[in-house]
Amino acid sequence: MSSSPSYASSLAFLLSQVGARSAQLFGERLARKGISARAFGVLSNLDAGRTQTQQQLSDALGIHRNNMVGLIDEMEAAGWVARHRSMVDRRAFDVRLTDAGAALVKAVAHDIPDLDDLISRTLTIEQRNVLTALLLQIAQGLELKAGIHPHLSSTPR
Amino acid sequence: MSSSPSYASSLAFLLSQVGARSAQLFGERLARKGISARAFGVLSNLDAGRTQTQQQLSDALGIHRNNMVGLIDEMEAAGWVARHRSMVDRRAFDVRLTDAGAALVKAVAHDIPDLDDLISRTLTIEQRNVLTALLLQIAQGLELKAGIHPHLSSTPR
DNA sequence: TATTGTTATACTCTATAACTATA
DNA sequence: TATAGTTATAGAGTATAACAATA
Repeated sequence: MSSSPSYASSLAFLLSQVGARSAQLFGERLARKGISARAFGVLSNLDAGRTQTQQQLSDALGIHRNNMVGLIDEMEAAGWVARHRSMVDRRAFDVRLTDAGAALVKAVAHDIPDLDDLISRTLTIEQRNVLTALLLQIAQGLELKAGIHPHLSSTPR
Repeated sequence: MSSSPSYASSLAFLLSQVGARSAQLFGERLARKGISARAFGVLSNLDAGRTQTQQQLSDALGIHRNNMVGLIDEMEAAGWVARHRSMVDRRAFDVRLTDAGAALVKAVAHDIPDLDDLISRTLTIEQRNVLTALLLQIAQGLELKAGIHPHLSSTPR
């Protein structure tokens, strides 16, 4: 006979546990479309805002610029983004979303409601709305930036 | 001017984002006590139940037995567990919690309410209780085992 | 001098396979 | 033949340091 650990019903652990599973499910959907979480982070960041240089992307997502090089290499090879020399700073590359990249972001976004349904299938609509509001409130309290995932960071701090 | 990505307020992303930050904060507290998340998983699993062999621990936590060897090595060196030859199967090692190991589990558990306060400092007591109940409901719906963290698994499935 | 992008090297973590001793 | 534990090797991912071009 064994009992559950005492921390099993703590907020810290529950959020971490449920969040990890959600991230796994999210990652599986992304993998089915042939894209990694990091690459999708770059893609959606470009989609949401203006064109950015590699350094700006690094700062925004918390990915080290050394690692950004290979990531953009792969994304450019996949045809999702294109590098263009910056007009204002000739050291920098502007990373621009291609039509294929924008289409991929749209395709992923289209799949998310289905994933949310899977995750919250034991909840009522009202409960889902309450949960979403509470999570947004916590995210704000923890000073998390909208749409920026902590695990994208190279440095684990 | 840039807007948030469309997925930023989805349950899948919010849970993943807030969960990742919670896991980071949890991990930092563990690190301050000199223990990794994996080692703590083993420790608390032993604390909650009966003595187990390395293979049983591997099955319970989803950590590959090859990796369990080094993990138990470190934990034994730290004085948290001890290996004893199983009486019923001389191939296997019973991994037993030492007094120091049990004390460490207790010390970590003692710190968790403070961490929960930090995470939910923008919530009322009622909101905290609602959130905890909703998360437990989701964890059940996703068939997560109490106290078992998905990220302990070696194989990312 | 400092910064952007890049490359090279080392280090860590994990996956796979094989070995031994028991069953 | 199968299983528990162990070890070795290779691969992926990351950190650190350095470099060339430009500011």
